[in-house]
Amino acid sequence: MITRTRLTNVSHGQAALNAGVLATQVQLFDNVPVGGASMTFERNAEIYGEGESADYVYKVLSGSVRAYRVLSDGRRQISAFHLPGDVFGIEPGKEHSSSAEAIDKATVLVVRRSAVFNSADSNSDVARHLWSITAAELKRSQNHALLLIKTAKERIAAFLLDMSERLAVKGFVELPMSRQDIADYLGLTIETVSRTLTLLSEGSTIQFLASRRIVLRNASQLNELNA
Amino acid sequence: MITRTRLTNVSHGQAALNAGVLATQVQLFDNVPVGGASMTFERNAEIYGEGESADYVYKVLSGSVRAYRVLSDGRRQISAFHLPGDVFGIEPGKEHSSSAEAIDKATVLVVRRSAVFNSADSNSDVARHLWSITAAELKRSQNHALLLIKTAKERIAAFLLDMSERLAVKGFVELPMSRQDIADYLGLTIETVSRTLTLLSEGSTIQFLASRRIVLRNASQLNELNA
DNA sequence: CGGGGTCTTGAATATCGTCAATCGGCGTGG
DNA sequence: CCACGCCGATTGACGATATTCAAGACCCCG
Repeated sequence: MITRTRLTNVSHGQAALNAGVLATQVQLFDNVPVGGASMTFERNAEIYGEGESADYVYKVLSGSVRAYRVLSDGRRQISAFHLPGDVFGIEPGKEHSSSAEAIDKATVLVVRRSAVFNSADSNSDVARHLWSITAAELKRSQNHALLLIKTAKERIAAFLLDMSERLAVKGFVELPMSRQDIADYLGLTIETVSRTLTLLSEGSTIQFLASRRIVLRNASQLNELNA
Repeated sequence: MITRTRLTNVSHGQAALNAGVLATQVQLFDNVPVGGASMTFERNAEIYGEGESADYVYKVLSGSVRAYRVLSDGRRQISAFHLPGDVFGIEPGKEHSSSAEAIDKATVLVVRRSAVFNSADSNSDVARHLWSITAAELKRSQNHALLLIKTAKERIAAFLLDMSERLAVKGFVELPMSRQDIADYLGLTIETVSRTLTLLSEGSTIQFLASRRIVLRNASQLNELNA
Protein backbone atom coordinates (compact mmCIF):
# COMPACT_ATOMS: atom_id res chain seq x y z
CA MET A 1 0.00 0.00 0.00
CA ILE A 2 2.09 2.88 -1.23
CA THR A 3 0.76 6.39 -1.20
CA ARG A 4 3.03 9.16 -2.23
CA THR A 5 2.05 12.44 -0.72
CA ARG A 6 2.02 15.69 -2.58
CA LEU A 7 3.69 18.28 -0.41
CA THR A 8 2.34 21.76 -0.41
CA ASN A 9 5.27 23.74 0.83
CA VAL A 10 3.83 26.46 2.97
CA SER A 11 6.12 26.06 5.96
CA HIS A 12 6.37 28.93 8.38
CA GLY A 13 9.32 30.52 10.09
CA GLN A 14 9.54 33.56 12.26
CA ALA A 15 8.49 35.79 9.40
CA ALA A 16 5.34 33.85 8.61
CA LEU A 17 4.52 33.78 12.28
CA ASN A 18 4.59 37.52 12.50
CA ALA A 19 2.73 37.90 9.23
CA GLY A 20 -0.42 35.94 9.97
CA VAL A 21 -0.76 36.94 13.59
CA LEU A 22 -3.96 38.07 15.19
CA ALA A 23 -4.06 39.51 18.66
CA THR A 24 -5.86 37.03 20.84
CA GLN A 25 -7.01 36.30 24.32
CA VAL A 26 -7.48 32.64 23.61
CA GLN A 27 -5.61 30.39 26.01
CA LEU A 28 -3.67 27.23 25.28
CA PHE A 29 -5.06 25.61 28.37
CA ASP A 30 -8.28 26.45 30.15
CA ASN A 31 -7.87 28.82 33.07
CA VAL A 32 -4.16 28.96 32.63
CA PRO A 33 -2.15 32.04 31.77
CA VAL A 34 -0.29 30.99 28.65
CA GLY A 35 -1.33 33.18 25.77
CA GLY A 36 -0.27 33.05 22.13
CA ALA A 37 -0.87 34.18 18.59
CA SER A 38 -3.26 32.69 16.08
CA MET A 39 -2.39 31.68 12.53
CA THR A 40 -4.48 30.47 9.65
CA PHE A 41 -3.34 27.73 7.31
CA GLU A 42 -4.78 26.93 3.91
CA ARG A 43 -5.91 23.46 2.91
CA ASN A 44 -2.91 21.08 2.79
CA ALA A 45 -0.51 23.71 4.11
CA GLU A 46 2.25 22.37 6.31
CA ILE A 47 2.20 23.51 9.92
CA TYR A 48 5.45 21.82 10.80
CA GLY A 49 7.58 19.06 9.35
CA GLU A 50 9.16 15.98 10.81
CA GLY A 51 12.66 16.79 12.04
CA GLU A 52 12.00 20.50 12.40
CA SER A 53 12.79 22.19 15.67
CA ALA A 54 9.78 21.89 17.98
CA ASP A 55 9.71 25.48 19.17
CA TYR A 56 5.96 25.88 19.26
CA VAL A 57 2.94 24.18 20.67
CA TYR A 58 -0.40 24.43 18.91
CA LYS A 59 -4.09 24.37 19.57
CA VAL A 60 -6.76 23.99 16.94
CA LEU A 61 -9.25 26.87 17.02
CA SER A 62 -11.15 25.94 13.86
CA GLY A 63 -10.71 23.51 11.01
CA SER A 64 -8.80 20.27 11.31
CA VAL A 65 -5.23 19.04 11.24
CA ARG A 66 -3.55 15.75 10.43
CA ALA A 67 -0.33 14.58 12.10
CA TYR A 68 1.58 11.95 10.19
CA ARG A 69 4.84 10.22 9.44
CA VAL A 70 6.05 9.00 6.09
CA LEU A 71 8.13 5.85 5.61
CA SER A 72 11.07 5.89 3.23
CA ASP A 73 9.06 4.19 0.49
CA GLY A 74 6.25 6.71 0.68
CA ARG A 75 3.74 4.90 2.88
CA ARG A 76 2.10 7.45 5.09
CA GLN A 77 0.71 6.83 8.55
CA ILE A 78 -1.59 9.42 10.00
CA SER A 79 -1.17 9.21 13.76
CA ALA A 80 -3.95 11.60 14.67
CA PHE A 81 -6.62 13.96 13.44
CA HIS A 82 -6.74 17.11 15.54
CA LEU A 83 -10.06 18.90 15.80
CA PRO A 84 -11.00 22.23 17.39
CA GLY A 85 -9.94 22.32 21.02
CA ASP A 86 -7.13 19.78 20.58
CA VAL A 87 -3.60 20.69 21.58
CA PHE A 88 -0.87 19.22 19.40
CA GLY A 89 2.80 19.49 18.56
CA ILE A 90 4.07 18.83 22.07
CA GLU A 91 7.15 16.66 21.74
CA PRO A 92 9.43 14.91 24.19
CA GLY A 93 12.54 15.84 22.22
CA LYS A 94 13.83 18.99 20.57
CA GLU A 95 12.47 17.97 17.18
CA HIS A 96 9.06 17.12 15.82
CA SER A 97 8.80 13.39 15.31
CA SER A 98 5.94 13.84 12.89
CA SER A 99 4.60 16.39 10.45
CA ALA A 100 1.36 18.32 10.69
CA GLU A 101 -0.80 19.78 7.92
CA ALA A 102 -4.08 21.60 7.74
CA ILE A 103 -6.73 19.30 6.29
CA ASP A 104 -8.99 22.19 5.42
CA LYS A 105 -8.57 25.89 6.10
CA ALA A 106 -7.57 25.83 9.76
CA THR A 107 -6.89 28.43 12.40
CA VAL A 108 -4.44 27.48 15.05
CA LEU A 109 -3.22 29.06 18.25
CA VAL A 110 0.56 29.08 18.37
CA VAL A 111 2.47 29.30 21.64
CA ARG A 112 6.20 29.20 22.23
CA ARG A 113 7.18 25.91 23.73
CA SER A 114 9.57 27.62 26.10
CA ALA A 115 6.75 29.81 27.40
CA VAL A 116 4.70 26.76 28.24
CA PHE A 117 7.57 24.97 29.91
CA ASN A 118 8.72 27.97 31.88
CA SER A 119 5.22 28.51 33.03
CA ALA A 120 4.99 24.86 34.06
CA ASP A 121 8.11 25.21 36.15
CA SER A 122 6.64 27.94 38.29
CA ASN A 123 2.99 26.99 38.16
CA SER A 124 2.04 23.44 39.05
CA ASP A 125 -1.41 23.89 37.49
CA VAL A 126 0.21 24.40 34.13
CA ALA A 127 2.51 21.45 34.76
CA ARG A 128 -0.43 19.24 35.63
CA HIS A 129 -2.35 20.36 32.59
CA LEU A 130 0.63 19.79 30.36
CA TRP A 131 0.99 16.29 31.71
CA SER A 132 -2.67 15.47 31.43
CA ILE A 133 -2.82 16.55 27.81
CA THR A 134 0.16 14.38 26.99
CA ALA A 135 -1.28 11.45 28.90
CA ALA A 136 -4.59 11.80 27.11
CA GLU A 137 -2.76 11.82 23.81
CA LEU A 138 -0.98 8.66 24.89
CA LYS A 139 -4.29 7.01 25.56
CA ARG A 140 -5.53 8.08 22.14
CA SER A 141 -2.45 6.67 20.54
CA GLN A 142 -2.94 3.35 22.29
CA ASN A 143 -6.53 3.25 21.12
CA HIS A 144 -5.29 3.95 17.65
CA ALA A 145 -2.90 1.02 17.85
CA LEU A 146 -5.78 -1.12 19.04
CA LEU A 147 -7.70 -0.11 15.92
CA LEU A 148 -4.95 -1.36 13.69
CA ILE A 149 -5.32 -4.97 14.73
CA LYS A 150 -8.99 -5.07 13.79
CA THR A 151 -10.72 -5.95 10.54
CA ALA A 152 -11.47 -3.30 7.94
CA LYS A 153 -15.13 -3.18 8.90
CA GLU A 154 -14.31 -2.76 12.58
CA ARG A 155 -11.79 -0.03 11.87
CA ILE A 156 -14.26 1.94 9.82
CA ALA A 157 -16.95 1.53 12.45
CA ALA A 158 -14.63 2.70 15.21
CA PHE A 159 -13.52 5.61 13.09
CA LEU A 160 -17.05 6.77 12.39
CA LEU A 161 -18.02 6.51 16.04
CA ASP A 162 -14.94 8.40 17.14
CA MET A 163 -15.53 11.18 14.64
CA SER A 164 -19.19 11.35 15.52
CA GLU A 165 -18.34 11.80 19.20
CA ARG A 166 -15.65 14.35 18.62
CA LEU A 167 -17.60 16.40 16.11
CA ALA A 168 -20.41 16.36 18.65
CA VAL A 169 -23.30 16.22 16.24
CA LYS A 170 -25.16 13.11 17.31
CA GLY A 171 -25.87 10.60 14.58
CA PHE A 172 -24.26 12.58 11.82
CA VAL A 173 -20.74 13.23 10.64
CA GLU A 174 -19.36 15.73 8.21
CA LEU A 175 -15.88 14.44 7.50
CA PRO A 176 -13.25 17.06 6.81
CA MET A 177 -10.75 14.55 5.46
CA SER A 178 -10.45 12.60 2.22
CA ARG A 179 -10.74 8.85 1.80
CA GLN A 180 -6.97 8.77 1.43
CA ASP A 181 -6.56 10.42 4.82
CA ILE A 182 -8.94 7.94 6.38
CA ALA A 183 -7.11 5.07 4.72
CA ASP A 184 -3.74 6.27 6.01
CA TYR A 185 -5.16 6.68 9.49
CA LEU A 186 -6.71 3.22 9.55
CA GLY A 187 -3.87 1.41 7.84
CA LEU A 188 -6.03 0.47 4.86
CA THR A 189 -6.15 1.40 1.20
CA ILE A 190 -8.48 3.98 -0.19
CA GLU A 191 -10.30 1.23 -2.09
CA THR A 192 -10.92 -0.82 1.03
CA VAL A 193 -12.21 2.25 2.86
CA SER A 194 -14.56 3.01 0.01
CA ARG A 195 -15.78 -0.56 -0.35
CA THR A 196 -16.32 -0.93 3.37
CA LEU A 197 -18.31 2.26 3.59
CA THR A 198 -20.41 1.07 0.67
CA LEU A 199 -21.04 -2.20 2.51
CA LEU A 200 -22.15 -0.40 5.65
CA SER A 201 -24.38 1.77 3.54
CA GLU A 202 -25.91 -1.25 1.75
CA GLY A 203 -26.61 -2.81 5.15
CA SER A 204 -28.19 0.54 6.05
CA THR A 205 -25.95 0.94 9.06
CA ILE A 206 -25.05 4.30 7.62
CA GLN A 207 -26.45 6.53 4.94
CA PHE A 208 -24.66 8.87 2.58
CA LEU A 209 -25.92 12.39 2.00
CA ALA A 210 -22.71 13.04 0.15
CA SER A 211 -19.42 11.18 0.17
CA ARG A 212 -18.29 13.08 3.25
CA ARG A 213 -21.67 13.65 4.83
CA ILE A 214 -22.78 10.50 6.61
CA VAL A 215 -25.79 9.71 8.75
CA LEU A 216 -25.25 7.02 11.37
CA ARG A 217 -28.51 5.10 10.99
CA ASN A 218 -27.64 2.34 13.39
CA ALA A 219 -25.09 3.37 15.96
CA SER A 220 -25.55 0.26 18.09
CA GLN A 221 -24.64 -1.84 15.09
CA LEU A 222 -21.48 0.22 14.75
CA ASN A 223 -20.80 -0.28 18.43
CA GLU A 224 -21.09 -4.03 18.09
CA LEU A 225 -18.50 -3.93 15.35
CA ASN A 226 -16.39 -2.02 17.82
CA ALA A 227 -15.52 -5.32 19.52
CA MET B 1 -6.86 -13.97 14.75
CA ILE B 2 -8.40 -14.93 18.04
CA THR B 3 -6.24 -15.68 21.00
CA ARG B 4 -7.91 -16.36 24.26
CA THR B 5 -5.67 -15.54 27.15
CA ARG B 6 -5.36 -17.72 30.19
CA LEU B 7 -5.56 -15.50 33.22
CA THR B 8 -3.37 -16.27 36.16
CA ASN B 9 -5.16 -14.55 38.96
CA VAL B 10 -2.47 -13.24 41.24
CA SER B 11 -3.76 -9.71 41.64
CA HIS B 12 -2.52 -7.69 44.55
CA GLY B 13 -4.21 -5.45 47.02
CA GLN B 14 -2.91 -3.71 50.05
CA ALA B 15 -2.19 -7.00 51.77
CA ALA B 16 -0.08 -8.35 48.94
CA LEU B 17 1.69 -5.05 48.78
CA ASN B 18 2.75 -5.27 52.36
CA ALA B 19 3.62 -8.93 52.08
CA GLY B 20 6.22 -8.84 49.33
CA VAL B 21 7.85 -5.60 50.30
CA LEU B 22 11.55 -5.09 50.53
CA ALA B 23 13.06 -1.99 52.05
CA THR B 24 14.61 -0.05 49.20
CA GLN B 25 16.51 3.06 48.31
CA VAL B 26 15.74 2.64 44.64
CA GLN B 27 14.12 5.71 43.12
CA LEU B 28 11.28 5.93 40.66
CA PHE B 29 13.02 8.69 38.82
CA ASP B 30 16.72 9.44 38.74
CA ASN B 31 17.84 12.11 41.21
CA VAL B 32 14.36 12.66 42.42
CA PRO B 33 13.11 11.99 45.92
CA VAL B 34 10.18 9.65 45.36
CA GLY B 35 10.88 6.32 47.03
CA GLY B 36 8.79 3.16 47.11
CA ALA B 37 8.62 -0.53 47.89
CA SER B 38 9.65 -3.42 45.69
CA MET B 39 7.54 -6.46 44.85
CA THR B 40 8.27 -9.63 42.97
CA PHE B 41 5.78 -11.23 40.60
CA GLU B 42 5.87 -14.77 39.29
CA ARG B 43 5.66 -15.61 35.59
CA ASN B 44 2.23 -14.64 34.21
CA ALA B 45 1.14 -13.02 37.47
CA GLU B 46 -1.09 -10.01 37.08
CA ILE B 47 0.34 -6.73 38.30
CA TYR B 48 -2.85 -4.81 37.66
CA GLY B 49 -5.96 -5.26 35.60
CA GLU B 50 -7.85 -3.07 33.17
CA GLY B 51 -10.43 -1.05 35.03
CA GLU B 52 -8.74 -1.31 38.39
CA SER B 53 -8.02 1.82 40.33
CA ALA B 54 -4.67 3.24 39.25
CA ASP B 55 -3.29 3.93 42.72
CA TYR B 56 0.29 2.95 41.99
CA VAL B 57 3.02 3.68 39.55
CA TYR B 58 5.62 1.04 38.74
CA LYS B 59 9.19 0.68 37.62
CA VAL B 60 10.75 -2.53 36.39
CA LEU B 61 13.82 -3.48 38.39
CA SER B 62 14.39 -6.89 36.85
CA GLY B 63 12.49 -9.21 34.55
CA SER B 64 9.93 -8.01 32.04
CA VAL B 65 6.32 -6.95 31.89
CA ARG B 66 3.65 -6.86 29.22
CA ALA B 67 0.87 -4.26 29.11
CA TYR B 68 -2.15 -5.25 27.09
CA ARG B 69 -5.82 -4.88 26.36
CA VAL B 70 -8.25 -7.60 25.42
CA LEU B 71 -11.12 -7.13 23.00
CA SER B 72 -14.50 -8.64 23.80
CA ASP B 73 -13.94 -11.58 21.47
CA GLY B 74 -10.60 -12.46 23.05
CA ARG B 75 -8.17 -10.80 20.69
CA ARG B 76 -5.32 -9.42 22.74
CA GLN B 77 -3.21 -6.40 21.88
CA ILE B 78 0.03 -5.99 23.74
CA SER B 79 0.70 -2.26 23.79
CA ALA B 80 4.17 -2.43 25.30
CA PHE B 81 6.87 -4.62 26.71
CA HIS B 82 8.45 -3.02 29.77
CA LEU B 83 12.06 -3.90 30.52
CA PRO B 84 14.30 -3.03 33.48
CA GLY B 85 14.41 0.71 34.00
CA ASP B 86 11.03 1.35 32.39
CA VAL B 87 8.34 3.17 34.32
CA PHE B 88 4.79 2.00 33.65
CA GLY B 89 1.25 2.17 34.95
CA ILE B 90 0.95 5.95 34.82
CA GLU B 91 -2.56 6.75 33.64
CA PRO B 92 -4.40 9.92 32.71
CA GLY B 93 -7.57 8.79 34.47
CA LYS B 94 -8.39 7.16 37.78
CA GLU B 95 -8.43 3.68 36.30
CA HIS B 96 -5.95 1.56 34.42
CA SER B 97 -6.86 1.44 30.76
CA SER B 98 -4.83 -1.71 30.26
CA SER B 99 -3.65 -4.71 32.20
CA ALA B 100 -0.08 -5.60 33.13
CA GLU B 101 1.47 -9.00 33.78
CA ALA B 102 4.92 -10.28 34.54
CA ILE B 103 6.31 -12.12 31.51
CA ASP B 104 8.90 -13.90 33.57
CA LYS B 105 9.70 -13.57 37.26
CA ALA B 106 9.86 -9.82 37.63
CA THR B 107 10.75 -7.43 40.42
CA VAL B 108 9.02 -4.11 40.32
CA LEU B 109 9.26 -0.90 42.30
CA VAL B 110 5.83 0.24 43.45
CA VAL B 111 5.12 3.86 44.31
CA ARG B 112 1.86 5.45 45.35
CA ARG B 113 0.50 7.54 42.55
CA SER B 114 -0.52 10.25 44.98
CA ALA B 115 3.03 10.46 46.29
CA VAL B 116 4.34 11.08 42.80
CA PHE B 117 1.71 13.66 41.99
CA ASN B 118 2.05 15.49 45.27
CA SER B 119 5.76 15.58 44.80
CA ALA B 120 5.26 16.92 41.28
CA ASP B 121 3.13 19.74 42.62
CA SER B 122 5.85 21.06 44.87
CA ASN B 123 8.90 20.05 42.87
CA SER B 124 9.08 21.08 39.23
CA ASP B 125 11.89 18.59 38.59
CA VAL B 126 9.54 15.77 39.43
CA ALA B 127 6.83 17.34 37.33
CA ARG B 128 9.18 17.66 34.39
CA HIS B 129 10.34 14.10 34.77
CA LEU B 130 6.80 12.84 35.02
CA TRP B 131 5.91 14.63 31.84
CA SER B 132 8.97 13.46 29.97
CA ILE B 133 8.32 9.82 30.84
CA THR B 134 4.76 10.14 29.61
CA ALA B 135 5.84 11.92 26.45
CA ALA B 136 8.46 9.25 25.76
CA GLU B 137 5.79 6.60 26.19
CA LEU B 138 3.63 8.50 23.72
CA LYS B 139 6.42 8.44 21.20
CA ARG B 140 6.85 4.71 21.73
CA SER B 141 3.15 4.19 21.24
CA GLN B 142 3.24 6.13 17.99
CA ASN B 143 6.15 4.06 16.79
CA HIS B 144 4.19 0.99 17.70
CA ALA B 145 1.26 2.17 15.60
CA LEU B 146 3.68 2.79 12.77
CA LEU B 147 4.80 -0.83 13.05
CA LEU B 148 1.28 -2.06 12.56
CA ILE B 149 0.96 -0.75 9.05
CA LYS B 150 4.04 -2.62 7.84
CA THR B 151 4.45 -6.09 6.36
CA ALA B 152 5.08 -9.07 8.61
CA LYS B 153 8.77 -9.16 7.70
CA GLU B 154 9.19 -5.49 8.48
CA ARG B 155 7.40 -5.80 11.79
CA ILE B 156 9.58 -8.68 12.88
CA ALA B 157 12.73 -6.85 11.81
CA ALA B 158 11.73 -3.73 13.70
CA PHE B 159 10.86 -5.79 16.73
CA LEU B 160 14.20 -7.57 16.78
CA LEU B 161 16.11 -4.32 16.38
CA ASP B 162 14.11 -2.66 19.13
CA MET B 163 14.65 -5.54 21.51
CA SER B 164 18.31 -5.72 20.65
CA GLU B 165 18.75 -2.05 21.47
CA ARG B 166 16.81 -2.16 24.67
CA LEU B 167 18.39 -5.34 25.96
CA ALA B 168 21.70 -3.66 25.21
CA VAL B 169 23.62 -6.75 24.13
CA LYS B 170 24.81 -5.86 20.67
CA GLY B 171 23.98 -8.35 17.94
CA PHE B 172 22.20 -10.79 20.19
CA VAL B 173 18.79 -11.01 21.80
CA GLU B 174 17.48 -13.28 24.49
CA LEU B 175 13.73 -12.86 24.24
CA PRO B 176 11.82 -13.11 27.50
CA MET B 177 8.45 -13.43 25.78
CA SER B 178 6.69 -16.18 23.87
CA ARG B 179 5.83 -16.20 20.18
CA GLN B 180 2.25 -15.54 21.19
CA ASP B 181 3.32 -12.38 23.02
CA ILE B 182 5.29 -11.24 20.01
CA ALA B 183 2.35 -11.98 17.75
CA ASP B 184 -0.03 -9.98 19.94
CA TYR B 185 2.42 -7.10 20.05
CA LEU B 186 2.93 -7.03 16.29
CA GLY B 187 -0.67 -7.67 15.33
CA LEU B 188 0.15 -10.98 13.66
CA THR B 189 -0.61 -14.61 14.37
CA ILE B 190 1.84 -16.87 16.11
CA GLU B 191 2.23 -18.85 12.89
CA THR B 192 3.15 -15.81 10.87
CA VAL B 193 5.70 -14.79 13.48
CA SER B 194 7.22 -18.23 13.42
CA ARG B 195 7.28 -18.47 9.65
CA THR B 196 8.79 -15.02 9.25
CA LEU B 197 11.54 -15.75 11.75
CA THR B 198 12.27 -18.96 9.87
CA LEU B 199 12.52 -16.98 6.65
CA LEU B 200 14.95 -14.50 8.16
CA SER B 201 16.96 -17.38 9.50
CA GLU B 202 17.03 -19.12 6.10
CA GLY B 203 18.26 -15.89 4.55
CA SER B 204 20.88 -15.88 7.32
CA THR B 205 19.81 -12.44 8.46
CA ILE B 206 19.46 -13.99 11.88
CA GLN B 207 20.57 -17.22 13.50
CA PHE B 208 18.85 -19.26 16.17
CA LEU B 209 20.78 -20.57 19.13
CA ALA B 210 17.45 -21.54 20.63
CA SER B 211 13.95 -20.39 19.80
CA ARG B 212 14.33 -17.39 22.08
CA ARG B 213 18.06 -16.86 21.70
CA ILE B 214 18.76 -15.11 18.46
CA VAL B 215 21.93 -13.78 16.88
CA LEU B 216 21.50 -10.81 14.59
CA ARG B 217 23.86 -11.81 11.78
CA ASN B 218 23.03 -8.94 9.50
CA ALA B 219 21.71 -5.92 11.33
CA SER B 220 21.94 -3.62 8.30
CA GLN B 221 19.65 -6.00 6.43
CA LEU B 222 17.20 -5.71 9.31
CA ASN B 223 17.53 -1.95 9.19
CA GLU B 224 16.69 -1.89 5.50
CA LEU B 225 13.54 -3.82 6.23
CA ASN B 226 12.83 -1.12 8.76
CA ALA B 227 11.62 1.12 5.93
C1' DC C 1 12.14 -41.07 29.72
C1' DG C 2 7.74 -39.17 29.50
C1' DG C 3 4.52 -35.30 29.18
C1' DG C 4 2.94 -30.59 28.50
C1' DG C 5 3.59 -26.49 26.65
C1' DT C 6 5.87 -24.05 22.95
C1' DC C 7 7.14 -23.72 18.44
C1' DT C 8 7.30 -25.04 13.63
C1' DT C 9 5.49 -26.52 9.29
C1' DG C 10 1.89 -27.55 5.77
C1' DA C 11 -2.29 -26.93 2.92
C1' DA C 12 -6.34 -24.40 2.00
C1' DT C 13 -8.84 -20.11 2.54
C1' DA C 14 -10.04 -15.29 3.25
C1' DT C 15 -9.21 -10.66 3.52
C1' DC C 16 -7.22 -6.95 1.85
C1' DG C 17 -4.14 -4.90 -1.79
C1' DT C 18 -3.12 -3.81 -6.63
C1' DC C 19 -4.17 -2.29 -11.05
C1' DA C 20 -7.36 -0.24 -13.98
C1' DA C 21 -11.48 1.83 -15.57
C1' DT C 22 -15.43 4.66 -14.67
C1' DC C 23 -18.34 7.61 -12.19
C1' DG C 24 -19.70 11.95 -10.11
C1' DG C 25 -19.57 16.44 -8.12
C1' DC C 26 -17.85 21.08 -8.66
C1' DG C 27 -15.78 25.09 -10.36
C1' DT C 28 -14.39 27.49 -14.50
C1' DG C 29 -14.86 29.41 -18.75
C1' DG C 30 -16.90 29.73 -23.17
C1' DC D 1 -26.44 28.20 -18.78
C1' DC D 2 -24.25 24.38 -20.29
C1' DA D 3 -19.86 21.90 -21.43
C1' DC D 4 -15.55 20.70 -20.14
C1' DG D 5 -12.01 19.16 -17.14
C1' DC D 6 -10.23 17.93 -12.76
C1' DC D 7 -10.02 15.65 -8.52
C1' DG D 8 -11.99 12.55 -5.45
C1' DA D 9 -14.60 8.43 -4.92
C1' DT D 10 -16.41 4.07 -6.46
C1' DT D 11 -16.40 -0.38 -8.61
C1' DG D 12 -14.49 -4.58 -10.76
C1' DA D 13 -11.21 -8.36 -11.69
C1' DC D 14 -7.31 -10.42 -10.12
C1' DG D 15 -3.47 -11.49 -7.02
C1' DA D 16 -0.68 -11.60 -2.81
C1' DT D 17 -0.07 -11.72 1.98
C1' DA D 18 -1.45 -13.23 6.19
C1' DT D 19 -4.98 -16.27 8.66
C1' DT D 20 -7.07 -20.53 9.76
C1' DC D 21 -7.09 -25.23 10.73
C1' DA D 22 -4.40 -29.15 11.50
C1' DA D 23 -0.54 -32.06 12.50
C1' DG D 24 3.78 -32.91 14.20
C1' DA D 25 8.50 -31.56 16.19
C1' DC D 26 11.15 -29.75 19.81
C1' DC D 27 12.47 -28.84 24.45
C1' DC D 28 12.52 -28.24 29.14
C1' DC D 29 11.19 -30.08 33.64
C1' DG D 30 9.76 -33.48 36.36
